[in-house]
Amino acid sequence: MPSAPASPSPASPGAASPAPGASGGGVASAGAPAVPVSARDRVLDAFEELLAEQSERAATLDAVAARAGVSKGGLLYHFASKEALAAGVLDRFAALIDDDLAAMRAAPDGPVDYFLRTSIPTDSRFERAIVAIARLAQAADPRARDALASAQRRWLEVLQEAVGDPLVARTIMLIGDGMYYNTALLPAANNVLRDETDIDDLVALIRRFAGDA
Amino acid sequence: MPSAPASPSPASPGAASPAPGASGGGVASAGAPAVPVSARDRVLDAFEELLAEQSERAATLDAVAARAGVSKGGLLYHFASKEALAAGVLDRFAALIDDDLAAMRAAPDGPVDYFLRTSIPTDSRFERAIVAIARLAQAADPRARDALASAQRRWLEVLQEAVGDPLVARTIMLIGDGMYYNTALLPAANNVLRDETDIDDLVALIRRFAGDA
DNA sequence: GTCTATATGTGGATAGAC
DNA sequence: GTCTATCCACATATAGAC
Repeated sequence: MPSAPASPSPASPGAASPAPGASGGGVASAGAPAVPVSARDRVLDAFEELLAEQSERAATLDAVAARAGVSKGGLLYHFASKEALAAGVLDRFAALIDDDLAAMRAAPDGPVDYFLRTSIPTDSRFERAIVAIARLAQAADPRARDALASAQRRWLEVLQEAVGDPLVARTIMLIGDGMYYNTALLPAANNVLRDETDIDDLVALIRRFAGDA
Repeated sequence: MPSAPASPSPASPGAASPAPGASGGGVASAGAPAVPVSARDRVLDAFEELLAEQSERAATLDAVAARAGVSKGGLLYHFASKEALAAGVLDRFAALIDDDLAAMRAAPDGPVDYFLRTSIPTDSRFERAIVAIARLAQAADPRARDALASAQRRWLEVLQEAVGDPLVARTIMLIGDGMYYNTALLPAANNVLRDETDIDDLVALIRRFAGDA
């Protein structure tokens, strides 16, 4: 099984036991049988999931190891410390945000439309990473804060190019921030915007608003 | 701000020693000599400050006690557990949010103006409480999440009354949420909106926008 | 590369003196 | 009401076998 691209790190795809006690197990989220990801990636996924779905405190080495289907020692072979684990998710995020900005620039309905629609709560890998990093940022990790600040700056840049007026761009940015805040902090049912209709309406509203700014 | 009403809890304003080793010490933040607050309130202040200025992890019983100028044992006399400590800040918040909603309704320039202007980063007692509670919410405290959700619901109600259009109201809500998200997560210098001019412009923009909605 | 101990530190909470 | 001393749980990290 060719473990595919992008993933740096180890080799030996040989044995790889199925991982017993773990809940979520190893493979991706849904879809096809998919290629079994490396233990290293499973660990990062587990860490991200625990951060995003539970809390920073819940993401202990024990819990991460269990969810990834490895032992604590096994985990620490790949990531020598919790810091290293955080660095791992930040590294993956760096790639994701690059992709997102490219997609935003290339979006058929324009960056504003793209930005707003992808700010609505989903269960995408990207959103999970952002929420996870927001948790690290709340836990006073300066690298996580910088990563969020940098991402925000870059989104803002693209928005600014798209709408012209800097104030309108910043306002749209704040709306997106607000949506993430809702996702990250509130009980799921309480988001200010929920369904597709809401977001359609919002996009229409902003478009009108940005147009005559 | 006259400390005055709303505060339930103990009596005995009598002795209250000056608290030695503590850093920030006991009295309020600035202004007049002020009445020496009870140890109980100093503890809550310390807890809130550590949550808001640092992180949930930093707000240990040891750290809270030190900042409040009491021993750990002394702290635990007033709040038997960390849960109780959290409940304490949530209780105080309940009073603050009531006041804020009343002020919002009575604001001379209207609720929208009030809401947006008070969502900008300041160092008010109210904001500190919100950020502290946001930290607790991120740490998966369900009561904190509910408190935020409830506050949001009530703000939204007032906004809705003021602007008519529910979608516009929700959009304004999201902008306010975005500002808090910025305050709570990002390095201070990175807020999307910073100075008075920014907020003046934003208010003008939203007003135009809400007007012809 | 992965596992099972084990060492070490620290946070929350109790007991009981003053 | 406040303090000191102590207990216990648990999280990070190390050591070394397989």
